[in-house]
Amino acid sequence: MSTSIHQVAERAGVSIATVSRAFNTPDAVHSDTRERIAQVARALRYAPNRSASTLRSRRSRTIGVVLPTLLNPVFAECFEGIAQASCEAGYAIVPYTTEYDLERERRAIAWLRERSVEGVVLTVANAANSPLLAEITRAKLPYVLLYNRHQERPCVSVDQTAAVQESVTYLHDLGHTRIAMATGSLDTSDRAQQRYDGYAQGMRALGLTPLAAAEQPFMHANTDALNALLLQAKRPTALICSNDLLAVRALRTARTMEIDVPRELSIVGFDGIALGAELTPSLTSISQPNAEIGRSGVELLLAGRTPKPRDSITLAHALRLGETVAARTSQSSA
Amino acid sequence: MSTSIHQVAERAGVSIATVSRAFNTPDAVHSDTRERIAQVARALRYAPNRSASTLRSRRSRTIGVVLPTLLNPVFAECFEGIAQASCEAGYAIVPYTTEYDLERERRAIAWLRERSVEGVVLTVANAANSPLLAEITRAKLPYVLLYNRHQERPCVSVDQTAAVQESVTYLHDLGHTRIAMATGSLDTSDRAQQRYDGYAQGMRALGLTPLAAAEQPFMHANTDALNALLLQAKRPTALICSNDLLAVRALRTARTMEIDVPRELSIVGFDGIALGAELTPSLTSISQPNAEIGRSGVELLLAGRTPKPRDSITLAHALRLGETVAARTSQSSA
DNA sequence: GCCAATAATGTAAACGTTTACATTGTGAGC
DNA sequence: GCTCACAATGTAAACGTTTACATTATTGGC
Repeated sequence: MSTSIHQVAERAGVSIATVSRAFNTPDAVHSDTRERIAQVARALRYAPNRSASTLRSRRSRTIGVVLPTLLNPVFAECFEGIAQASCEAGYAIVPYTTEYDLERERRAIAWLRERSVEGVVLTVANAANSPLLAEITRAKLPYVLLYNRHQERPCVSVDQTAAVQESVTYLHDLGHTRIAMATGSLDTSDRAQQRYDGYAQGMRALGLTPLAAAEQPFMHANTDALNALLLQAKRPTALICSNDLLAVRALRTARTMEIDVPRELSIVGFDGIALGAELTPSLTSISQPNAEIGRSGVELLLAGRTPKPRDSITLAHALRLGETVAARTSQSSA
Repeated sequence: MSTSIHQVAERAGVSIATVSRAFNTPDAVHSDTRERIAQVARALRYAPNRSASTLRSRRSRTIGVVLPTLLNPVFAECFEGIAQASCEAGYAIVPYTTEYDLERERRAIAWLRERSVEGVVLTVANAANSPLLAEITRAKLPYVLLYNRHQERPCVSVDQTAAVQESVTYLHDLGHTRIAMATGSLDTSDRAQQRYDGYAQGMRALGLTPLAAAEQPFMHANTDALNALLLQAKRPTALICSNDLLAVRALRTARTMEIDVPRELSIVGFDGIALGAELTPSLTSISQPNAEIGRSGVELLLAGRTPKPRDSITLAHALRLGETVAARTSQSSA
């Protein structure tokens, strides 16, 4: 049986209250006593029982983490940041992945409440109509949104709209004018929507007409829309993808259609997953500081008072240059 | 304040014991009563307090999950399997990543003990000398190793040695004789070692002399050893990599050296990460059922009695054919 | 119609902490 | 030397469950 505070107290010749204080409010106990307790605790390999502590103090020192999936490296990278930050703060994590499934998202709240998390960092498909977010708000549980960007919510994200807009300008500077965008499902994902907005604004700012997004409904989607886009006579010479996984798929689609990247088609991804830089050709991508997003989210959540919309943090994005983008050449024009 | 069992009991006109039973041993309470309690509980949005339950029953319904990193998709895929299986069993997870750092591995045990996990599923660098594994054994904590393969430990894995051996044969059948292997750090990782053994055995079985492994010490390693290997006059025509991330890097190295894959060099990875199939060229890889490994590990752990070495499970691997392997041609010979 | 077995519920004592409050000892200020 | 403040510690009551044990119907066998 594992050792309890009583045995430490006895061996150290003090009451259990003093042992408890030695751990939680060290200044409240005499340094000699503290030292003695520390020694006994070490000798007995005493680890305070978290459940008892939580039960009595009503502080679980646990936060919920709800992400769509860990299979997308963006979220894996983010998760590592979250885990590291919360570990440093002595907080444990209750992870939950929704797999973009509304039913699972709905079930998350019970899972989290039951484990009495003190707060939640989460990414939802759409902040405007997320059942989970509604429940969290209703339960008055402190939370921070990651990646989602919403005026009336505390968020940690990059300015996705501006980021995509910049990349449009970048491509335009390289001579591209027929620039298209591939996204996930627009009405499911607010992020995809905001990224597309950046594209549209960027195009208009340059006096160009934005094209409709080539939407690919699901994660392992067919690439019909993209195929159609690239089959046109006057096909685009540059393609911005709303995430890196889509960009990888676009790379493959182009190869299948015998379109050379980047000579005939430039591709820009979004997310800046580490693996992108290792690919051949290496992916040009609007990179987000994923681990930092997770870390900041946790820090904001644990900062003290409940995070408010005005506490939202916008982190810096950067265009990570790779080998999938080239200046427009004569070949680019079909 | 969240609602407690007392309020449910009062509203349902029963004692708290009955409410408790209604949740934990439904058969022990009358169906009418059970129904009434269920209704009240729903109305009051009652969720039993896990800490109190754990404290009293000494069952935390929580398992520890220790993996090297989630940045390698192998482990992310595995983690999803773990999460799903434990969620279904009503178990929460305490995740911990070691980042291949011994100090972090050492700290894991305290982290887990403090949260009173009932068991652990884990992957260690080397099962033969892992401080964490030693501590877990010492604490008599039930555990299951994932990916690690060890006679005297309960493990869930594929037969890596056989898998690599088969891939050697496969390449040989395609005409390759100069087959090399790239690995991570051999004396750090027992998995890399076992995979290399499979290579060596495979070569000898074919009457060929195994080459020394091109070792790449760390995750973001330099590719010096690989470069040297490929710079030789009679360079290999096929390369087996001990994991997919290495294979991706090898792909890049080859491109840098203007060696065409697969015409001049065939590449086989190990792990079967989902992304590999999306790459261009798509990665030929010895694929493991990663989610299944995680899932089986959890199921074994929660099966009842403490898992024993003889409970170890070997899952099926498969050579996932991709575009990085071709039959040996005249060009293959330098 | 009585007894024993069984089903359904209640009572109350844990589980291992934290923490308000009480107690003691010590030195400073007068 | 008497108070007062303060530091250090102790006492004991929670926190919200589970569960051994006790109690009270209910049923069936005789």
